Amino acid sequence: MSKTTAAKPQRGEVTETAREAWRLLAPLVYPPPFLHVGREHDLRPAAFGALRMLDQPRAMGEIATYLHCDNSNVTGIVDGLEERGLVERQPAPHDRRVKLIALTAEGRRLRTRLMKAVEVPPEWMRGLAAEDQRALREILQRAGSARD
Amino acid sequence: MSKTTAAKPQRGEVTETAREAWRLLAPLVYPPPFLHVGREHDLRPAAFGALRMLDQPRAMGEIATYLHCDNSNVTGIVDGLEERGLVERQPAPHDRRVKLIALTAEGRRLRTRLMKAVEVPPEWMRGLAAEDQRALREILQRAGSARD
DNA sequence: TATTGTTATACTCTATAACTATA
DNA sequence: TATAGTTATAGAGTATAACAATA
Repeated sequence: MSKTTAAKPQRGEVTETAREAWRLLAPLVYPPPFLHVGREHDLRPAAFGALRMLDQPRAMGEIATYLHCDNSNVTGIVDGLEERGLVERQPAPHDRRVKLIALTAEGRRLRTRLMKAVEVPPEWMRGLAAEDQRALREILQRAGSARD
Repeated sequence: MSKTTAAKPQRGEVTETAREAWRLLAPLVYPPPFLHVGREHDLRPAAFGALRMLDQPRAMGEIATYLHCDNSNVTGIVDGLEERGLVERQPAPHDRRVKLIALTAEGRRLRTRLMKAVEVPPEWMRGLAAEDQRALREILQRAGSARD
């Protein structure tokens, strides 16, 4: 179990090919292109993230967990969204301590637009030949399913 | 030049294949894995970015431009790095208003470690079959060179 | 007694404006 | 007169602690 040297390639080993692929990929995906989508609509990353997870009404605490921040922050973030008429606080039927945050009609419209914008593949990917796009999709499918 | 409809596929068009590839790729690269590399060494994103561009001595203003922040911020960021003994301020020979920020020996050691850590491809890529890694590398080469 | 969300508060990060020393 | 870096200061983001309502 504790061999000092590894002569043969191993599962998950850092190959030179993977290293080079990563070196090529990083500048294509960083910084994240979706950041400016939020900025265009005056949504800070936290507010954008909150909107993103509001496909259905969520408790404040759920939002805090999703954003990896404290509950007390969510109060301010939701305040901002509420002032803009994008969300509203609703009482939770099963527990009167909990407040559910739900999109308004306007919030739903904006969220739909944002999600559409985020799903548009970046220029470098759109410019690939059709066969490269297909190959890339299949490789990423294998990468994603191997991770589960 | 201004046709109302586009019957044929165009350069840069959003194909369904590209859309799906992007949908698969995003969760693999976001959030950026290198964020925790900085955190492990108590380097906020800004300080990490500064260290990253200090492959050679740089003027404060150059660092500000690279970080997309104000000059006045760089003072504080460099202060922090200097207190930790990672960089030092040097006079610029050609212009006495300018201060050059240079890595110390310790700063050079840390930077080397950080850059090495950042270059390690993520698990999902290391786990790909060798032929997938090669195909991915070649596709990304074409994507990158087409963008130039 | 524990938990949800709020408030009060402090700390950090960043931006603007005034200042200095150079140019 | 303009520029590089600094300082002073204010605003936003996030964390902790104490609190009210509810479980």
